[in-house]
Amino acid sequence: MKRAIALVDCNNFYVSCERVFQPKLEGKPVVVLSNNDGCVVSRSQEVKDLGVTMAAPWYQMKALAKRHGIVAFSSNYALYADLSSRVMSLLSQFSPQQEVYSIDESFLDLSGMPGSHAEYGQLMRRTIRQCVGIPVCVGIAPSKTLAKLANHVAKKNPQFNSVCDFNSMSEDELDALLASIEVGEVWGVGRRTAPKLQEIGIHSVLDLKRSPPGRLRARFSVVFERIVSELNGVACLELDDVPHDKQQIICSRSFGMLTSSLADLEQAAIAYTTRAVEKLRQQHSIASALHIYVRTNPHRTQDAQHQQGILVPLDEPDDDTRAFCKAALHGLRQIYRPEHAYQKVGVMLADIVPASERPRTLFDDDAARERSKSLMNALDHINRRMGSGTLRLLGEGANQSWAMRRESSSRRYTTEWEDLFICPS
DNA sequence: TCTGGGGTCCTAGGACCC
DNA sequence: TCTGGGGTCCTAGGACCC
Repeated sequence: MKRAIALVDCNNFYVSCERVFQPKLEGKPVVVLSNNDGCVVSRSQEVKDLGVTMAAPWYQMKALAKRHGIVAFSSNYALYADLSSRVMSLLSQFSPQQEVYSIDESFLDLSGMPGSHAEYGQLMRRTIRQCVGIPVCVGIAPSKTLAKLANHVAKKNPQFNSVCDFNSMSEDELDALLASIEVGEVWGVGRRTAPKLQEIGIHSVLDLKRSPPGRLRARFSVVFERIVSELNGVACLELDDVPHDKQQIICSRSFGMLTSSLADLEQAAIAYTTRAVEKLRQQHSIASALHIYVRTNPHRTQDAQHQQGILVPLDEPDDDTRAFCKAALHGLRQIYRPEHAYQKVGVMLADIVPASERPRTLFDDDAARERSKSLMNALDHINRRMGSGTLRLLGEGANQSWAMRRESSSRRYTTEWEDLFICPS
């Protein structure tokens, strides 16, 4: 029996989320910007057609935007995350095996399902469009890497009507199609490797499919052996239907303005550490080290640059925000140089293990451990109930002058009562 | 003036051990 | 002339993804 893996991918996801609540933007050029309104991270088809690339700096395209009436939104992750979970939950009803791969993509195992898989894909499309309002494309193939390509084909070629099933094609038909796609479109072949492949005569996906895996492995890495197998229809990547615990948890952000103030950096460090440790507790893990780093703006070449990080080990693996904040401040004071204007501070939790594997030591203070646990539980409970950041450490600061800019955010239509969408009648 | 954030995997090289 | 060899662990950095 041939495996059938479907990849369902939302079209221009963030832009599509905004359009759900502002349908008048259908057919208009729309972008969604990254934090600080820095880069373009989601583009409508109209904007792609204008030649705007992914991650283009927004300030550089203000003139183009004005000329074509491009509508720009700041990122509204509360909205995107909520619509994503609705899409994923609907999709879960179409297969017993689902891997939620990212905020806007999901793999589904359709192996052994009777009937036309392409028609089944159309049903998924209609359902999601009708229930959530988001347009999606579906690619179906015997491996994940091919399913990704099938999805690409479905998006680019209107004659497929947004669903492309490689399994329903003959070998020759498929190879002809693969010969027409550039090798850089393959999942795992990035902008660095694509030119190197072209140097050795591999231009199309078909070229890559027919390459001797051993040669690629020697030149690049084992990853390529796997990619070639996957292109030949041999599934090497299993469907991961249980989400793994994160092995590292990062929280970092650029400031709304450059700052040389240690007080600002300390506030940000505490705020980001607090967020990271919340995520750590959410997955019921503990960590025993914190890496903190600072960075000046690398684009300002006229400024003296400083980029440094430091790993601060904890006395013992922990999940108490206070222990990590102490470590973060300790690390920050060692790497901070007052003569620089910093753009960013970030923290990363490392050496993460499940809380159930906490080692027992001779010096365990069980009472203190219990107090810490109760405090963190109360903190998380209140913040979940009353909104993130309701209760926080004083060190985060009340007036966060370094906080990021978000000048044109839409409302949190689906997750906040005061932002609820009321249909104009 | 203004250039994102959060993750994973792989490799190379050094330290260390026997 | 000629300076062991193999294994493991850790870290930094690159590449990639969304």
